[in-house]
Amino acid sequence: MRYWLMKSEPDEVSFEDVLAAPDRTVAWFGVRNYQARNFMRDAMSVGDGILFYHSSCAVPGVAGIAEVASTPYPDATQFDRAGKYFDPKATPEQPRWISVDVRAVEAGRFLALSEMRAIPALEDMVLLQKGSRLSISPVTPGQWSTIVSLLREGER
DNA sequence: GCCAACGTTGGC
DNA sequence: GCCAACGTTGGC
Repeated sequence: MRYWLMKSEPDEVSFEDVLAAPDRTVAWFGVRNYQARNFMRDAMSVGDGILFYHSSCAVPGVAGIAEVASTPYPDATQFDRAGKYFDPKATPEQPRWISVDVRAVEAGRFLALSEMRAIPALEDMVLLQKGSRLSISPVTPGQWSTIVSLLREGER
């Protein structure tokens, strides 16, 4: 059992969108970074914990808790010529990019990035390192429990 | 919109 | 294999 932070732009897929999806589950598509892909391919297991993070928005931060709900499979968007995630070098025989399914588990309150930066127990988070842009990053068990506790205090 | 930081591409 | 140029990310 491992823990992850996964960034999504809420204009594209918000945590609320996942909560509203059938079985509270969506495909995590559009990862086009090898390091992030390799985490999905090599290190994730079904049931791993996910901090669902909203990025590139007015107030970035952790919007909820989710879990890995599938093993990896080819990301369909790499084959869609008309889509922005199309990759001309990918073929169904030799896919480059993968998805996993993500299931929303619980919302809790919103934990803003600005608040996370002020918490000493979180200062080593990959997310908070200078220049860190990884869309999927590992979270330690200590960081996970700190954040889950904060999400559960003062439910929205 | 700005811009720092980082990743990728491609010429050599 | 180097590295300059370019593109992207993402907070502010």
